[in-house]
Amino acid sequence: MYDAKLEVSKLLSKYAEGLNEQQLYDMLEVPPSPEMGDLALPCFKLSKHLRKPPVQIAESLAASMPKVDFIDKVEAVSGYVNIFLNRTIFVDKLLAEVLDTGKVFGSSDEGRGKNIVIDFSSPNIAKPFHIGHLRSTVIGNALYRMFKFMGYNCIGINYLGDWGTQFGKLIVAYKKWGDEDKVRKDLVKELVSLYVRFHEEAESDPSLEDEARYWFAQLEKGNEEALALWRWFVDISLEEYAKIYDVLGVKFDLFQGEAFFNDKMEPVVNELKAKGLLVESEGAMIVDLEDEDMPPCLILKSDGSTLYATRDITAAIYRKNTFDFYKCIYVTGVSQSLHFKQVFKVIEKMGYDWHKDLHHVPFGTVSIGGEKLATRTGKVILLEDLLTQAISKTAAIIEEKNADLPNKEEVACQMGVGAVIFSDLFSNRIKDVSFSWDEILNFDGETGPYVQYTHARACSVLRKAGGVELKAFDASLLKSDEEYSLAKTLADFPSKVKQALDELEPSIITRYLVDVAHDFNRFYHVHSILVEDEALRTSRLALTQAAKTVLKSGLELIGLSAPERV
RNA sequence: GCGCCUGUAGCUCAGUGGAUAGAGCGUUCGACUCCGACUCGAAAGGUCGCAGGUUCAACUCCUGUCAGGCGCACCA
Repeated sequence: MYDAKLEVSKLLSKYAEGLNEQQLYDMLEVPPSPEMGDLALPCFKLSKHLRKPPVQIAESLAASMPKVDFIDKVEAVSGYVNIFLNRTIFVDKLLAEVLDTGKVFGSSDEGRGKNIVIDFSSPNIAKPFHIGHLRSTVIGNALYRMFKFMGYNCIGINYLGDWGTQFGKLIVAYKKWGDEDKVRKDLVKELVSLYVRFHEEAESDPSLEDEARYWFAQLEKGNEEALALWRWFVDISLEEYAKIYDVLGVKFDLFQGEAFFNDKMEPVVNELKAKGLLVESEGAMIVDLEDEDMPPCLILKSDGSTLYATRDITAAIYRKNTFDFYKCIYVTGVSQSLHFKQVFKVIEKMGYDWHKDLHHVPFGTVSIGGEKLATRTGKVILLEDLLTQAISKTAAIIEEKNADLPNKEEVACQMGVGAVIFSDLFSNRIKDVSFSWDEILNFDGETGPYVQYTHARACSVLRKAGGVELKAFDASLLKSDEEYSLAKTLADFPSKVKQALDELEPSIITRYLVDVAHDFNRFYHVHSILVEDEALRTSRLALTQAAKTVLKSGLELIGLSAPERV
């Protein structure tokens, strides 16, 4: 891959006293405005060492630089050495590479032979899939695709919330008020209304709580009636979630919920005990983390039953043994930050050096009008409703603008869903989100449909051009600001993917796509692509093809479709 | 009370210690005989929460402080 910055730092290292290539590479930066060049070296740090004022250093450095083909101009401006690259060479190298590598442009094989476990989505069984679950799902999915792009072998695990006292409540409610046909018909909706009813009735009749505890205990003991009902609830829920995952284009390699670990926790508890980590406190068994400035990690309740942390520690060990992961990533809300810090610390204390490969990827909280989402009070927006609305709005726009589109429904779905995913991946994941119908259904500006539309527009031009041998392009014809700036942005793709992965932050790709779309649209607006002059046409088409390639790869990395016509 | 996170334009947000702090929405003005106008250009809009400190240089690092969010023992 052509890295202009690397070439420049190689060259500079011959003239900058006491600085090696790597140091110069790290010091080189992109000036705030293109009039100041493509790369700049601030000379302030050299001042002390060289005992000369920065302005003088910059000037003598600029003067000593020899004439080379890939640099057009070197200027010294108030302490900076500004470097202007040769546009033709830059564009030539970039286009040649993108045309040559195509959809693998920006990818690598750095992950070959390494397993990445990504624990994401993980909805609670018998509860509706609402917009609160969306974030884990789309962030996890984007990370999955990004790691895969870099050659890693990914294992996406849906760690379903399929165990816990709520099943005792649900069994009681179903036995008292449930109706099999109704459940078969309305699925999770009916399970939720049973759950809600349980809480309403329990207000006036506390004995219901005891019954629920009894039935959960039965479930844990393996009572067949309880187990059968539990399995049925799980199956119903999974069936419904499957539809949503299908619409979102999300796949898992494994559905392995909490229940899976029920019979695997005891050995881990024993191990904790054997390693002298387990101590009794207020009747419960804990791992004390006071020396780590953390509250204790609860392992067993005073009645001897297990807890969230017990299960997560068990699951981590199981995953390490099963997949020998290079990294294991948990995509959950920020409210679980302390929990994961404790769990990771306990694993470290158990003597497992792979604790450093465990990563919590937190994201901010979703609220509606300042209130938190809660299934119990009905304060939720179902993802299904959101997607339906987004799709029908897109369908209406297509009907208005492009009624002759052949596969309208499919495209409406791709763009409607795309809008929702894109908006969720647009800001840094740690930011809290206040849900608003207006905002999420507004497709103007920096949105998924904008990027998808731009991609389709590029496709349209290429289609119209017919089969052209793009590799015959002449980069010297692409020297305008708009063309060069688009090429520079496209060249950033590999480093953006890398950065997004380093920071486990999909929004870096999302924002980058907006930059690409914007640069392409400006280029498109200022320059005609399908011009008479064949050489010019071929060259601009090659640039269009490169933009299309990057847009498509980028969209797919964050889990969006890139339809050719919209 | 303690801990973590967040505070940047009216709103939603970008911003690897470096040059004049940037987008989108909204507002105002402008560009369609033209490859798809879900487009493009321009204007207006800022004490980067506040106060200290480090530095040649701070939105960025450190300390303090204020505001909001989240968490802090038997839920997950």
